[in-house]
Amino acid sequence: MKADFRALKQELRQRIVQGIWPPGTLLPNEVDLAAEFSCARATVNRAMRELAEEGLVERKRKAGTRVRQAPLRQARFSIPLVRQEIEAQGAAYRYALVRREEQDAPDWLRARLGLGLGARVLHLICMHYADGNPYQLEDRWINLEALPDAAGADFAATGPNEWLVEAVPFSDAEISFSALAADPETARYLSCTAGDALFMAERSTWWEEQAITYVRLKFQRGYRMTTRY
Amino acid sequence: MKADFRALKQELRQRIVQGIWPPGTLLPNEVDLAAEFSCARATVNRAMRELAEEGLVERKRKAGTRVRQAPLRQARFSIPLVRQEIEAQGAAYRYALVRREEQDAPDWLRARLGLGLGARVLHLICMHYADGNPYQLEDRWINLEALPDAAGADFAATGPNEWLVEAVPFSDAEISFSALAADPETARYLSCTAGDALFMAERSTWWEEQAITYVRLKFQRGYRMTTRY
DNA sequence: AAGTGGTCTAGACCACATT
DNA sequence: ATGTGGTCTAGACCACTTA
Repeated sequence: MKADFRALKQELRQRIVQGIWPPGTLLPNEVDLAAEFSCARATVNRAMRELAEEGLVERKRKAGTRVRQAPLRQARFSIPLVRQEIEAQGAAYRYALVRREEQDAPDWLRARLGLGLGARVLHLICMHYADGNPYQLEDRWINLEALPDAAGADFAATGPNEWLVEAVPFSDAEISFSALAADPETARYLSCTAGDALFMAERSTWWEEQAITYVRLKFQRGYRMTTRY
Repeated sequence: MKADFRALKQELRQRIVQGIWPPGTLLPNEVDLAAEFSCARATVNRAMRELAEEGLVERKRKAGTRVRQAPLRQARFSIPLVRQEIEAQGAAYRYALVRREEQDAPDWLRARLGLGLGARVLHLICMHYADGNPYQLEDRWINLEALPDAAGADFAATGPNEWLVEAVPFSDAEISFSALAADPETARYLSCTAGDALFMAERSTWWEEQAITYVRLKFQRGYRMTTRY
């Protein structure tokens, strides 16, 4: 029974999923599986390694490979740029800059991003529309110490998101999702009622240990973030 | 310069992140990189493959490997069992069954899960507490055709989640997150005010193409789901 | 002390997409 | 037709963990 690593992985997955190897089972070692499937150990290793990455099995040297008791449930979300998200739905994208202000970083922001006293930031409020309907309210703070160029950038035509991707393409981020009630101003922008439940994403971004930006994205009522796993 | 695949990956990542290889750049091919780093091509392949999985580069046969224009933003969330999530915070976990009813599946549920006319389901409402405080309201529907055993199970002591993990350990799922306003009954259970903005997760689960369960998880006010990427 | 997975090597063949 | 990544092989050595 010759097998490439995909077929092998699929076969092992079947044995686990269908209960032939129930949770807790110790799987045969790599050498034995290589013999059973007439392939090299490296091939078995690749298949098993990927199953481990997916959370289906747990591997330990000397202890061997076991089927996980509680399957590790993990989901992957892709986080597109708003423009792409909207255009992917076949809707027309429109952007508007609502407010733009250079100021001292408020205390909560300095704490969150680890900025020093008297740090200057650029505060932007922007709207993103899909087919003319409010889609997302973007409340963004950019660390001017890390990105002095931002002070000279005009965000009237292009959103800060796309500007930032150009300026700092690769970075580390912490993201979180929550629900919040719309305050009156947000409600006006998103054409909803004050107190409406909105989905919010927050993201803090760093590059080389230096804080770049913090943003709150408040979505239209009824927004859902979906994935499969 | 000898290198294991981790060191190699880190070095390549640095060149990308620091702008030595800006977005769009065509990277050297695997053979050349293997020569530069004095290692086997398989080692280069592993490093590059992982960078591709992370969305940093894009690989095509014959075309070579390029730095992605827009970094693929994707985040991974682990989806723990409520009990584990609560106990991981150092809080005491308590579970309570609120309601339990066997009934015909309502139309919206049949549509969502693809059930036939007259399908029977078990409807459960449960509460999960952390240190005595309401943490999560679980509104669950189980397809009795797929899991007849559920009818005989007593969910008074153990939550359906843990029972299901035993009965159907590995499955496919679709999950989505959204915000909703608390209805009066939900508000009573979660000790909040009707209309409060709550974070909700919904999950539909299948096993071998057959619908198993649909669940709505409404979280305490202020709940945040966080990750890094 | 011994068994397991983790990784590397050198070579090979193949599939694919571009030229 | 050609160059690139994708994968497999057979062998080797090592690192970690448990018995």
